[in-house]
Amino acid sequence: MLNNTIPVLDQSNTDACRSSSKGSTNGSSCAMKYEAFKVACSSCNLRELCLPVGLSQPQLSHLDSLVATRKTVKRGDALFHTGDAFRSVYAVRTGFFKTRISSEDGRDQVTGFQMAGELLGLDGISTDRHACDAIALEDSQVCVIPYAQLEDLSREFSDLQHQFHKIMSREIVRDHGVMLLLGSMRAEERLAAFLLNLTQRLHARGFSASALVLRMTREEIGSYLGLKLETVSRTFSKFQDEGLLEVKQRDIRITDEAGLRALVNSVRC
Amino acid sequence: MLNNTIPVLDQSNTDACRSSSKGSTNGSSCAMKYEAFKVACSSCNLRELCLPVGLSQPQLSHLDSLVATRKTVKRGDALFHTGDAFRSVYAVRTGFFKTRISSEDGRDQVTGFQMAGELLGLDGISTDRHACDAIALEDSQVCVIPYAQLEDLSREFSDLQHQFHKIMSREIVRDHGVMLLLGSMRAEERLAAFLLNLTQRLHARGFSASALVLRMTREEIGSYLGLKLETVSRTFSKFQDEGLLEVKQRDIRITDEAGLRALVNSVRC
DNA sequence: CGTTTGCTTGACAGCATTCAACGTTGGTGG
DNA sequence: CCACCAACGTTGAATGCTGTCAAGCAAACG
Repeated sequence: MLNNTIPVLDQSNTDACRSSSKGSTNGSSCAMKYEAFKVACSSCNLRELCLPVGLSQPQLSHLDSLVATRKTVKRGDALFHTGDAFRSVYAVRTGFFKTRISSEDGRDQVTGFQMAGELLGLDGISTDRHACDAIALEDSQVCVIPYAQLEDLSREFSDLQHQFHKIMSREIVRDHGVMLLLGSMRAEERLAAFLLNLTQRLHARGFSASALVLRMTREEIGSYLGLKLETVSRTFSKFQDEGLLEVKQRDIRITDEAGLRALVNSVRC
Repeated sequence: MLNNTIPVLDQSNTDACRSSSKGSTNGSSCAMKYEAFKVACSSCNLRELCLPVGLSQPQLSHLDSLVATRKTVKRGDALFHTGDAFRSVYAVRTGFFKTRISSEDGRDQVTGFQMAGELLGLDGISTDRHACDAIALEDSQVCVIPYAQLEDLSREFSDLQHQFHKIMSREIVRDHGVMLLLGSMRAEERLAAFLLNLTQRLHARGFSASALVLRMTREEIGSYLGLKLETVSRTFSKFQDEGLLEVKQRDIRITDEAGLRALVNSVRC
């Protein structure tokens, strides 16, 4: 339900540039390295997870000329804010983001967490202004995809057009899965589903399927899952007591994946 | 947050064919009538709410040839089911639908209610199979828009392409609003937001802004809002006691819209 | 006219929230 | 290098909102 069905990554050396789990390195050194390689979609090791999925080599080179600029966003900074003019969508290249919306009375809702290869900013198409804030949860870099040019190019290449539509549709399906989670699951089920979804996406990017470092706070997890931070913390502790996880602050090791999975798929006890 | 910002309908005789609130007429007589008028997008009185928004007359005639077939769906029947092959998107012409997803363990979540001019089936693009069930809540008729042809045509006309993207983006923004509702609002706030959203959309279609007939059961409202049907019922009663609404089963009259609006925008009491 | 489906209401229970205190970690500056 | 501070995380106790279970009523349908 929460699962993004993302094609498996071409594993050619994806570990080359990856921020350490200690968070001590900042993103810029990584960015420099990529720039040195003159990175383009056609040679990006994320291309099997990102917009270029399924494009031919000539199509890729057109896309390369479109995705000419990159942007570095420091941890805690916004890639865009609600109300900003919408000009581009963004592909996460390195790092990690959250998107959130705010109601007039100040309540926030985290609407998603985005990692490498995932697109940000699709909400902006509907009104020409962004409808959420996108905040970097660690030093990050994104590819800037000017939207007008993306529309132009996808009128030329039906493969690109179709892939873009698939990505938007996938976001809709994902959102519906989150609605199911928020509308009908209990705290334990929500957190279990969340962890399984995260590890599945990380695994598709070449990371371990059983160990992960959370890039977000308990409060951010809680906002996404419709829970208070105390409930998130308590549920982590409960999972640890039950032998499902090992929790050390933001370092999580899944010790009983089947147990987690059973939680998600079980009706009320 | 829940509000779809939909342009106001051109009011030329939109009341001509409208199923009675008693539900005693079936949709087919209505359908016949429309067929007699040889309905096309270019002459449809929903065109300012639907896919054709902003298209020129020549573009509209192209769209007319694409949207050649219509389909009648009886109350309770499905327009499509989860897993069905995806070939078309559908525009609601008359009637009312719900979409729902089911988890493996049998839990359902209503993900939306669709009325005239709104599109159904966008979820299917991502995997070439529909990802939800679309169920008619009253006898309904939809325009069938073959998706492959829609892609073809929107490569020719950037206006159509852009409008289609806007519609998908608007669905994403709407979903995020529902997440906010499910994640952070209490029962009263959820129901108030739901009613305001419904009346706003109905009003854009020429109906009263203060009276409405619910096409869905308390259970379906509850599923959409992440509440049990008893809670929905109790909250309706509470609103009535407080003088916000007059509730007679599915007939609702809003007697204090400002009061409802205040509920949605107020932080916790 | 009887049956089914949907709606309302009451009593009670349970899960998540709230409020509060304390512990941990990482960064900063003396 | 260490002390301090701020942000984050954990845990306990009590409250309350919503769910659960149950009964009765109303409306719709054949």
